[in-house]
Amino acid sequence: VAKTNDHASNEQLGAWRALQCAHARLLREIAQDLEAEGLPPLSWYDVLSALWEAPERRLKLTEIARGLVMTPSGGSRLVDRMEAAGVIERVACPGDRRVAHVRLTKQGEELLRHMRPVYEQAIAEHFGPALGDDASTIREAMNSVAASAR
Amino acid sequence: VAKTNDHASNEQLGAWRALQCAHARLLREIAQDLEAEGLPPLSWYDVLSALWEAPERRLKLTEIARGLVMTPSGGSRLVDRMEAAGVIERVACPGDRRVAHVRLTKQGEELLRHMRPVYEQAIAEHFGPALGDDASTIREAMNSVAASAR
DNA sequence: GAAGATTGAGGGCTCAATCTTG
DNA sequence: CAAGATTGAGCCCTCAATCTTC
Repeated sequence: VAKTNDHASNEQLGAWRALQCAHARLLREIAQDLEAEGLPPLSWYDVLSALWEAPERRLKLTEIARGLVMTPSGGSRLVDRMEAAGVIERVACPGDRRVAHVRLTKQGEELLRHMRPVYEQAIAEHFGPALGDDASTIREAMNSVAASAR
Repeated sequence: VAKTNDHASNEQLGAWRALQCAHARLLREIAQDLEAEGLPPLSWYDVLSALWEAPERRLKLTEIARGLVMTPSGGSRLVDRMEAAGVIERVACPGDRRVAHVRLTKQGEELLRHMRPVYEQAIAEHFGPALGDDASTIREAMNSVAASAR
């Protein structure tokens, strides 16, 4: 099918609009559920979780920023706040003194353990039912979008 | 299947993470494409577009805010800026003097005509290819998520 | 008193410029 | 000079309080 891509179909436009709305609402639900438990915002969970899955429980600052689709400066501010709270810490990178490594602290692991069930429960409650059997289809399509970005 | 929903499956979690990433990247692409053409941000397009599709080309302020999944105060600020630019205007609501109607101006229609092709081209380029044949599946699932929000 | 809208205060992100290290 | 990180300025949104109208 040699279809020209010079304008989006109505189905594509509708899918994007629906995605925008679903994302915004879901973000709000999760934020409310976390706050109701007296826990930090979602962005903190994303950082803690990324560090937990990383080798040595540490990541470069730019890797964190990229993972959250933020600019380096945004990542720096976020890490500032989390470090001030004692849940992560900046450590020197052996071999290249330009890069700042970020490492999970004991307190950070503890916080992650508190946040995880609330986070997962929120997903299960607000996202899961609407997905039905299409979860893997959605995941693959979204990964494809993310990968195709410049 | 009497499955308890007390925690999310890995597929659900993966789908949410992928959605987060895809949304953030897409938002950035569209924003860049608009800015490269010297056009206002995406939120302006969403407002103009919603007004265009509305009867009489007018909407209540709260309806605009809800459509963009914003708080009333956020909507008020956004409308402030757009009104200052002359693309929309607040008009009195006949019958209830509490509500502020927002109406598209001639300049607003003109701006919408300039933004639409750039917007649609961005969707077609950055979103369409990754969707493939699943556009309608995505759209329905996302609408379901949006509808199920409290 | 409740609903719609607005305003002040504050949080969190981006852009551009800067500093340091490679 | 390029790359990683940080900082100052500014934008945009939210929360809480307030005002008006029903």
